[in-house]
Amino acid sequence: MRRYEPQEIEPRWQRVWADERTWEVSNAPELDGGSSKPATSYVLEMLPYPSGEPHMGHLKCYAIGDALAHFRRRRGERVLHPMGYDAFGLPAENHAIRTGRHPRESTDASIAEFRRQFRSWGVSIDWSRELATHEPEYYRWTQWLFLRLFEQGLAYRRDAAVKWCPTDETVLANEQAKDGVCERCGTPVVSKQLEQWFFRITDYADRLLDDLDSLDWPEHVKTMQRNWIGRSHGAEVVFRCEELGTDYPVFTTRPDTLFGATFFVLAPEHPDVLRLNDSPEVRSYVERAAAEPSEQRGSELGEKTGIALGRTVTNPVNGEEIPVYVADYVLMEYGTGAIMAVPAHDERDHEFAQAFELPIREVVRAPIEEGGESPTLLPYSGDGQMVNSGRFDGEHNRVAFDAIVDWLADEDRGRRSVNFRLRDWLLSRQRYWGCPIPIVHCERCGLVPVPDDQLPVELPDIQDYAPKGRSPLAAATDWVETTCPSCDGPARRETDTMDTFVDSSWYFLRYCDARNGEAPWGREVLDGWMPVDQYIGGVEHAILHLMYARFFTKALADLGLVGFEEPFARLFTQGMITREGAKMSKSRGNVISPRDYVERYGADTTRCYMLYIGPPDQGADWSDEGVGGIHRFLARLWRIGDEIAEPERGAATIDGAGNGQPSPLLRKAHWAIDKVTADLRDRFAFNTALAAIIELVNDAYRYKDDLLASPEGTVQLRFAVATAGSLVFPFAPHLGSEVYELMTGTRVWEQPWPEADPALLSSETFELIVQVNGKLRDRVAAPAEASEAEQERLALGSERVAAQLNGGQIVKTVVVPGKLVNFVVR
RNA sequence: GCGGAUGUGGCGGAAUUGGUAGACGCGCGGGCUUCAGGUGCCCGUGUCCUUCGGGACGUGGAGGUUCGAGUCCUCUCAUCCGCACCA
Repeated sequence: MRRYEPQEIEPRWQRVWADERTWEVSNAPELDGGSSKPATSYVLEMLPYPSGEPHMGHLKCYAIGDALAHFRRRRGERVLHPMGYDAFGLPAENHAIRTGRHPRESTDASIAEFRRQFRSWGVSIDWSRELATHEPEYYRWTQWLFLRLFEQGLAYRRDAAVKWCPTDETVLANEQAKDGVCERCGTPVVSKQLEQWFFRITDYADRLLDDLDSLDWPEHVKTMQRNWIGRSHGAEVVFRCEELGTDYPVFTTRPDTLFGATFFVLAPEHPDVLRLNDSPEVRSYVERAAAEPSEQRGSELGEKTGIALGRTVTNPVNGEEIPVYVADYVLMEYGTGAIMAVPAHDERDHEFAQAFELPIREVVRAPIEEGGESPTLLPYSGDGQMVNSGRFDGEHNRVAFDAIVDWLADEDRGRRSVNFRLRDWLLSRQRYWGCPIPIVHCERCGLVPVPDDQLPVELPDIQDYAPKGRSPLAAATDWVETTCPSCDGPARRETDTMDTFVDSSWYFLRYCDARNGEAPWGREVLDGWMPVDQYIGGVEHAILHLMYARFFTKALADLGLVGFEEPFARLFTQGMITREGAKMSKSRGNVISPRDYVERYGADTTRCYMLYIGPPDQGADWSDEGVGGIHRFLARLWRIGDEIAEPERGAATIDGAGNGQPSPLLRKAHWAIDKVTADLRDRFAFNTALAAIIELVNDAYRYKDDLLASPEGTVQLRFAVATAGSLVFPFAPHLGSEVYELMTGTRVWEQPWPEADPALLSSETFELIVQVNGKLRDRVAAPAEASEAEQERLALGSERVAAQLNGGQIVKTVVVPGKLVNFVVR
């Protein structure tokens, strides 16, 4: 008996696909024979960050994407399925510093390995569109796009308190400093005052939030983005300090509680703190708070600290003078850096009031629950009736909300206002391995953009790219010193580089027109492919990458460069692959490499197992025993194909209807077509699709000997095996091609996706379920066309039902046509 | 604390619309094939009881709706993920 040898089969098919450039698609589809334009489909997996070699997460992502790409192609769509590399970034540079090897070298080596492995996995990629973000042909356009945003004022420079990682010696985006530590290296971040480049993403906060409703994305990802943008509706209210003659606006979501404001708090970073009081105590408090980034502040929640400034401000609703404090629970980044404190209706203000023995005045009374008159437990943040609020007493607080804001607006002491949690995107990095910012600093002209025809500003080769607190590029004197494009005087280049998230915010656009040397893309080409029909990647990008790419797309739409507002119509987030119940990591020593499995079992087995392990949006634990099971299945399919192959390839007819009576196997084949099609079309149910194909192959073995006894049976058996090959092709493209060719002599990817014959999906009889009081008691054969009365009669004839009756009486009969009969017996 | 998700055999999971719980795979048990070595074929496998006909129980837990609930409702427990002084 011959053996299934993926090591021989897989490279053979890969060569065919490479030689014939099978998966390339053109941007200008030829209308074949005047037929209507075929539907297009853009299937995209998030581009990999090339570091070392691909891991299991990559394999999972591309196994999912490739299955969908193949399925859509064979259903007649023109599918764009490209690949590229997110090549700039900190890890490559840190690795380079450790090993002394230039980041370009290690990155290029890694890209070569990724490319080699993707080919060895048999992924159907259009390699003619391959790109890498560190190539000048790519980042030339990253710089070009930066300049368009700069012209619009969407890229700007400002002095800001920024998060700084002392280990990586660079500033970080808000989003890259989670829980007060650097996302990359885990070092606690510190606060620094520096001039930095920002993108004005906050201008797009409303649209980024509102347009989420139009997206077919997982609900939890949309929720995360909504929370991150954090839109709150409320009012800005002005409190005046008469002694200094200064107005202090605050943002509040609860203007209805204004009468309950009994003190006022400034953030330590608020510029007026020392103006109000510059005693040594206040100075030291402010300095201590400034050294700590906001994330680490008050880590023991509830322990409120602060200092009274010995000043008062006037509450605009009742003229009350209330004391002013400085306290670190108020953040400078949010709102105005100052708050009105309402201890009766805000938990944090309540804690502060208790610690400093400040008055607590209830102004919203909780409705009395039926059954008791419990006093309102403070702090209370719900709705209720206004009390202690002058002429608003007795009103519902929601009504008073509007009335108070309108009144303040008339008095010019306030207005309706909306606040966001989202901050502008800090994009500059004091690092070497990134896209240079195409700006020149001129003493006379200020910030001068590098003219488009001088792009790209190439990243120079330097010897020492280790971070030193300023960009390593600053040491490349020849490169830094230049002339001003505006006045021709001496000038210096910007030495910061861009955050890599800028590179990946538009790569999906470049794929559409990847070889365009005149522009980042042609707009009509883009509109033919975009938006991405199906985007696939990990949840770890739910906020950062996906938010930035959406911002870029909207900004480019406003510039008229693209004709759509959202880049990714449909998103799928894959779950993580674990090993022995834990995330794979070098320190745990539980890392397994796709390469080992591909070499040992073949790419088809590894890919199929990845999809068979469970629902792809959930995490799953890798098991070597499970891989063996899938390998056995593929080997069985190959072996039966090998055994029954027509010696003269192509001579076999595989007419699905077959000749003579349809065998149970023929029916099973059509059932499998129907099942796999639905699982792939309507949901990402690869595991159950594969289970259906396994059932088909198992049945092929079961009926093989019977069917081989007659020529008609042999044809039906070949059809079933060819169908298994055809259906398995999106998951195991090499084996699918091999088996299909053994059966038919043709290439499976050139064949349309099979269609189930409805006549073979139904049969003349079915198994009627017979229940007594909802419990299964018997199954009887019933004609498919049986009427309800007939079903009931058949069920009554069951001996087991009679035994169950046992003197009881049937009080009710429920008949579900084509399914079951249930007798209610008492 | 707030928000989201998930709980089904020894294990991964299936059950798509309220209608046969456990598809398919792993593991385990048995048989066959002179079969030596990661890889063949077939059968069995939720738990307990059984006079071997079958019966009782069973989807984290407790209630409820229904002829019928893994699926719907209420409460509750556990695990995982995200956010977290956002005024």
